[in-house]
Amino acid sequence: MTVTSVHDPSHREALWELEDAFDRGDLISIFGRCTIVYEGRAATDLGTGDRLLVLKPDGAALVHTDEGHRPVNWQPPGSEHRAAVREGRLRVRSTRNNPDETLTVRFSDVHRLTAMAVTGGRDLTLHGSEEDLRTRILEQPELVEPGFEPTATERPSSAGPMDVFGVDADGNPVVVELKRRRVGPDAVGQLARYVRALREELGAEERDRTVRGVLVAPSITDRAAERLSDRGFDHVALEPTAEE
Amino acid sequence: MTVTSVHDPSHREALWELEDAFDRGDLISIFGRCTIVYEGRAATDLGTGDRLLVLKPDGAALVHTDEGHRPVNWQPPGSEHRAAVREGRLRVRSTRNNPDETLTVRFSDVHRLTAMAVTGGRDLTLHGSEEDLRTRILEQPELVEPGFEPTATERPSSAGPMDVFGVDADGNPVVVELKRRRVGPDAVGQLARYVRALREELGAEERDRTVRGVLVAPSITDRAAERLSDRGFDHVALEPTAEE
DNA sequence: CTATCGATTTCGCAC
DNA sequence: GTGCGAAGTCGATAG
Repeated sequence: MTVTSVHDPSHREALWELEDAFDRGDLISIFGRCTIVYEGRAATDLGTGDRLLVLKPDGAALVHTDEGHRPVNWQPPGSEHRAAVREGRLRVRSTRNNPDETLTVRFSDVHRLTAMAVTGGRDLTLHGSEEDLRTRILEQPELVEPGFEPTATERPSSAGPMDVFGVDADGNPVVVELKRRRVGPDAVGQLARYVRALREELGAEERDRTVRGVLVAPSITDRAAERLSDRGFDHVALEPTAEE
Repeated sequence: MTVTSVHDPSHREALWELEDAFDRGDLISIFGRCTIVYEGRAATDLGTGDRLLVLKPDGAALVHTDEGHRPVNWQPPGSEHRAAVREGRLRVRSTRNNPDETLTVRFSDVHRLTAMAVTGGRDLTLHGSEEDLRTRILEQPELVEPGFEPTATERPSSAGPMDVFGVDADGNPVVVELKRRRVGPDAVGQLARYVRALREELGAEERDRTVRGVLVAPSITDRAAERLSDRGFDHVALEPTAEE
């Protein structure tokens, strides 16, 4: 069978199972009572409690409590898991370099250890991303405004690549910044950087007011709208995918 | 015992165990072969594969493969889990409103279902955050520069609250933006917004060049340094916690 | 509720 | 490796 599981093992039994599972490259879950110490980019301490520890063969480690989407402690992929029994207790330690980080889980009780061989089945297809929004605009440029013609995507500039670049009906250059969801002031700043870079690039013959900025997003906060208006930019309300 | 676990249950047995675990408010882990459909802010499809499904009593749902720190699919806390057997197969569905989102996991095989009652033990203490950096500066303002005197934290402005506000040795107002790690151009934009808001606020008598901007961060990218210098702002290299 | 911003953000891609 | 920006970001706090 591809799944092994032990109930209330001794700390030594748990260690053996764990090392076997490491060797097999299994996905591992451990229910147990433990304390946790993390030291790296930041540092945390977590006292005794019942938790779920997940160990992945790619080096990822996750500690979950009964609450929350995100693990209370973790270690990213690329870390190295090691297990040992110290003072009669199972200790699992996951370390990585650059930055140097260590996650240490000390068990007082191991309730259930389960391991399963898992490969493949990771090919997720996602719809509704910013890239979908870009595709939609390239296929129907008039959604931005009548007469708009995209000429490039990811056009380079000194401020970084612009999402979409093109010309309007009057031949003015247009910088388009895309956001898949409602935006705040930061997105306006981003657009402004690109517009400014392009204005400097185009130089004297095509002066400031010819380069336009357009923010394409489903909606926009008041403060962002204000900053957008200050800069003389436009907002076009558009979602990544058409409503059905 | 606080942990229940079943091995290779029938789909109906799995359903019973799952419903019992829901009733008890357990933290649940299911190893099994399944397909996954998500529909909400975006939409995803994931074909058949072996995965770990974690269901929490607060409504969070996580689907993990053998790779990565983040779940391949998930549902945030506050969702509602429901289980059923459809066409002889266990189906777990987690839904929430605002936004409307649904995660559906259809099992072809349930290898191992484990559930544990978990409460408490969630009081994490963390060190090395931006707040620690602020505390450090308030205790030793000379780390920013000789003669600097902080007068407020989270000082409100039309652009939002400033991390630290104060005056320099010459009596000039200083806006300080804190970052716990290396920063890019976005942080300069954030600082610039605060400085601009303060300049407008102070009005005519204390004109532009009197309001200073200081970015406190361990380090800074070249592009960010350039933008900082364009604006006439300063960078102070400082970490959230003192080196030991 | 919405808006804003931090985060051990993670993740992916380009240079 | 670093830099940059997206993400179904999440999460916490203030209004």
